[in-house]
Amino acid sequence: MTESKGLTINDVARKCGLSRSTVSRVINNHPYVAKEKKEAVLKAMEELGYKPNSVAQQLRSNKTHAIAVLVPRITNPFYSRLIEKMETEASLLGYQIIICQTRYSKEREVDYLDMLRSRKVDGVILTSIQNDWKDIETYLQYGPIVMCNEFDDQATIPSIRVNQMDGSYLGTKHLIEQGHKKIAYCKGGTKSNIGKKRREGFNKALKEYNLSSVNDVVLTNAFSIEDGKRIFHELPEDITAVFTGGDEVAVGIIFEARENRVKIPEQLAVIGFDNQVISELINPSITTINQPIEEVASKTMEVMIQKLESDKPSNIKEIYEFPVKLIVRQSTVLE
Amino acid sequence: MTESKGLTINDVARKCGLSRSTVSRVINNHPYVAKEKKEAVLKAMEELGYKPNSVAQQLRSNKTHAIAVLVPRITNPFYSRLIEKMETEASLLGYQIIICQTRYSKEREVDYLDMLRSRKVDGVILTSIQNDWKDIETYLQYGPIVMCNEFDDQATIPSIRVNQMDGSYLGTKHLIEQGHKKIAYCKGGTKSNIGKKRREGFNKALKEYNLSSVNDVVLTNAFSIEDGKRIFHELPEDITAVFTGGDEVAVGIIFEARENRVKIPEQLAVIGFDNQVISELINPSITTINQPIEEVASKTMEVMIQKLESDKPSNIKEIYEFPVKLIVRQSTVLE
DNA sequence: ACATAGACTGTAATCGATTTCAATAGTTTA
DNA sequence: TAAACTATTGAAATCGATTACAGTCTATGT
Repeated sequence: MTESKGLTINDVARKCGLSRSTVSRVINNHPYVAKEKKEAVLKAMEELGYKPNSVAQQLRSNKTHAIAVLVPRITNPFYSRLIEKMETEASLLGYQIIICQTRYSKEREVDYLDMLRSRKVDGVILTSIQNDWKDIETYLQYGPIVMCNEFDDQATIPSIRVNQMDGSYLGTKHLIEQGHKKIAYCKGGTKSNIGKKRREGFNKALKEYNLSSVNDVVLTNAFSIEDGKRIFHELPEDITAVFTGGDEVAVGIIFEARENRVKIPEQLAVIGFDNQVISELINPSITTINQPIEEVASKTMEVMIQKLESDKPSNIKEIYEFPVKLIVRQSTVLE
Repeated sequence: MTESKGLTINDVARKCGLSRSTVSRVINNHPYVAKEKKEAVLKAMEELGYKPNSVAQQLRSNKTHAIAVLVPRITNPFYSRLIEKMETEASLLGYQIIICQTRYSKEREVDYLDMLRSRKVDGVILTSIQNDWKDIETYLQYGPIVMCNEFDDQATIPSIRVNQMDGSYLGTKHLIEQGHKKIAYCKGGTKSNIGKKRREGFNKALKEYNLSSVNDVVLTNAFSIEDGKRIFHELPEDITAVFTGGDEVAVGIIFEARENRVKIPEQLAVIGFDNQVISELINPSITTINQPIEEVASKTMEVMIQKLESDKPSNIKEIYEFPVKLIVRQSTVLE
């Protein structure tokens, strides 16, 4: 077997009797290389099976062509869809993405941001925030940071997201139009801005129908299917509908309702968020809010790479907001 | 704002009036650095906010501490669970993982393997194979390759996987014990070795009960929920059970059965594979085969990093096979 | 008192590329 | 015919670290 460990540009230069500058010029397609020499170099590279050491190239160019993507957990379908599309786009444009799971930890978020400081990556995409903006801001001097999905009003960086307020507004309005007057509201628990906007939309719909005063049932820590199961049991008797804030929670509630012979939507209407695959498959299928995840992911990557390739300042606030759509299914409407 | 772009070890050396070797020694915790100088260096680093450029370190050490993980698609829950655990383990041991989606393309697989040649990563983990082993083998000279889940009998590298044959054997046996005699078999379509082993297990069970002759219904291209919906309509009349090879396919079949008022399991028993979250939530819940995904992922990362840190040869065949478990649910048993 | 080991520290080479600069040869223009 | 280009090449500096080597100084042993 050929022992081709650690072939360098010097080996190529030696093989074809030229200097390494010339070899480098051929690699980088520079003008002013005689045709015959160029061919000699290409032949030598071919024969040796040489490929440039990209770490050395990274050092010279001060570019890694790697982007860190921070997500809470990749098994959450919302985030894995974001990442799938981001990776596809990045790969097309010659970039790699490095997966970073914060698992909701401030420390891990900072550790991953430090990759910007140590130049392991050229940029960072945040899909959630654990630390205060002022702490994250200090990393801006090392490279661009772009926010996707999550955002912060004070942040002076690009933010690509959907209109969360509209989502919860449309969902809540739909519930009210189905005749519901007492609607429980589920929220996460982190000090997320998404949550804030969603709450605004919820309140806006209630206000429009003069229902604000009678609605004050808020369930917290609503993230997972398990949380949904728990929440089902925490619902007061007089509640007829639940805004869950996530399809997982909705699934949990529906599952537990089935176990307890509570009819959905007759006895309890449930609305999800995200339009995840499962929302269409479960019985009853779940009314939910669709977010154009792939578009958001594409745009995010586009903005990031544009920032990387034009050396413009990275602390400019740009907002790209995508529209959401209400998807009506069985969990909120009688047949 | 502090303009701390591009601080190098030289800046630190200058700041504390020492040579960069001494600074480097402090960074790397070498012995033989006078206590006072060490403190001076630490103070200078602290004050400047210096962090070593890891690309330079990578060049010197010829190690990137990055591992490429090739998966078909990250949105497939099986792969996202693998990746979640791998990333967690890698991160704990100081490694980053780079996500590579082959989307079942030979070319993309080769492109990603080339990251080993250009030293962008220290090692590659394959969770599926698109190319022939002899083509992949040539990359072994550039760094370790470890196979996880998928495998190849000729491959002389570590392989971490579950006992696929046992999985289909247990599942099929279970169906037979429920009284089924004509069982349809779904398979992917790629020349996967997993598929081969599964088929062996299926046949083994049939043979044990002398049912081999009456069973020859094979449905191909069974991967997704959509495939499951299609396959439901392709099933011959006399079939009473389906071995789907994947929970997605099972979900599709169940969904379509519901639409067509076919009772499961009374008129058709369905068995999945993977024990995905959805298999427990759908109605009827799906009997399936559980694979210890997290254990497989952990072991894979452990083996990879061990290979990276001990400079032992990478072309040694080691097999770690984990057991599977039958999970009986509603889709195969009458109440 | 002198050899020797131990504790430090700095100089310079090195990792593998890219790029500036200078040198040379061959053309073209004034 | 000299000046001014253009095309081509290589030597050497550079990116930002680590480390082999050599040198200095101090302490210990005989």
